Amino acid sequence: MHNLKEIRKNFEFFKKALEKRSIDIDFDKLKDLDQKNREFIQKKELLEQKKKEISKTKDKSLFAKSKEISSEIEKIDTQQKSIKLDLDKLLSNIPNIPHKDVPLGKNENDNMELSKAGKIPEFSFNPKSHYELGEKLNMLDFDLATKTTGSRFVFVKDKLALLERALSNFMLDIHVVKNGYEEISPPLLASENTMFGTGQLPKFENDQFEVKLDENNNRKFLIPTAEVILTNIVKDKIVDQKHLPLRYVASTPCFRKEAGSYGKDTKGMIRQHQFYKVEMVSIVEQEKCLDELERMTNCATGILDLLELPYRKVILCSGDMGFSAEKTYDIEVWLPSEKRYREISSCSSCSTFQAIRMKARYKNQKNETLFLGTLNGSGLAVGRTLIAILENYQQKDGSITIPKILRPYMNNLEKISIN
RNA sequence: GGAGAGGUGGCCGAGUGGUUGAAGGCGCACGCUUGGAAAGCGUGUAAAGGGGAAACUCUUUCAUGGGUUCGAAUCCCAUUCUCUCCGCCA
Repeated sequence: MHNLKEIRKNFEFFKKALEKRSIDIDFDKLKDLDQKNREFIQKKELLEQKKKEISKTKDKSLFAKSKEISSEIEKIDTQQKSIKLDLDKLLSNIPNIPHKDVPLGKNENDNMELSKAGKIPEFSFNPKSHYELGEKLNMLDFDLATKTTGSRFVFVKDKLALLERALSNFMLDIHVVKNGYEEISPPLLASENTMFGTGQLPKFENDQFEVKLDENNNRKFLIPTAEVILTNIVKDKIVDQKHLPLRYVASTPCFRKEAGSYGKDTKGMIRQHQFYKVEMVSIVEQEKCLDELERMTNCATGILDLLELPYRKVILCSGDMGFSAEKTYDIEVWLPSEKRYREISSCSSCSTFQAIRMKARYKNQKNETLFLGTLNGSGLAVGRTLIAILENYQQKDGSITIPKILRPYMNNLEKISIN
């Protein structure tokens, strides 16, 4: 969310910057509501001051007058509150402003490749897709998931279940020991307010799984990413600067409705309603956001380097970035069956956008209270890493060689083959 | 699920109707002291919103929302969260 004062000051800048995101926001309405809101506040404050003076005098002859003022205040207050509500609604639906480094563009086609790494494997045979491989091994079972649950779910079994678990453990170890993140095992449900804090609500409610916990109206949602719950650790807090940066990592299931992607990636486990992801979150001073973004992205690519998987780094264009992001790098891994790169990690700086929503602040050395910067990045999406290993490490006979670095996590197993 | 206790500033904690935005402590900042540090001493230190170029000033805020009152952190009601005991349970 943006600071209204800033918008007021740099009205044209905001208007222009948000045009880059190819969404339309009624800025004239915003301006109008803001102005009305302030007028009502001024009226109200004047009356409140009068009332206060009367009560200080303790003069009984003035008490009736004070009562009159009270009822007048109430009238104005009702109007002001309703205007404020509309204003907040409008404001909370405005996305973050793209950083000036971000390339201009409409959609994913305008994203820019920045670098490539790793060696793309060559096969003497036609490489199979991960779901062909997994089903043949009898270790990925989509039909079973359809029976017990429905589409876009999967049973991961046997050695692939072990691989999935190994991947989580391996990634967590690297991020904790080498990259300095604190490991968290968080709740998988988030309150409505928490979902608002990171920007999933109110605009993207359609993508969330809501869970009915009780009959009250305390809404709860399954987290679509651990970013939600990890970032909100600093919600409503004023952190001492000496505790910064805060870096958290968690491996959690993520739940998404994928409402807007009917017919997309329907085969295999590329796009599921539920998947594991190792997520990194950093909380930093606002001016350190971009440095931290580079660092975080390197933490993500570091995992791919260790797994010896080929990938490329992409910077998202203004039109393809997420709601809360000011700048985003996607890391895409090579999938031999598709002969192209697919997203396996996304690292974003959200500047103070989420912090303003969450009221997450810190005190600097001048004793000023400032909003924090928040960042999040996958390190990595476990499900898709599993896919990448299946496809890139497949052998002619359908067996899968296990990357060396993972073997200690898998009882020194070297190869997954049909039983 | 039953019974009780409680939610006050960055943190801890006092405060039961009238300059209380709120004692005291911790923390933090600055200064003095010191060869340097620690200790000690002194000063300062809430947030949000409005007005103002600024200095500054006004309003609101003691979990949240209502109510009583000229006036509420303080009294009443509802909601919510936390803690303790009992019950049930992985």
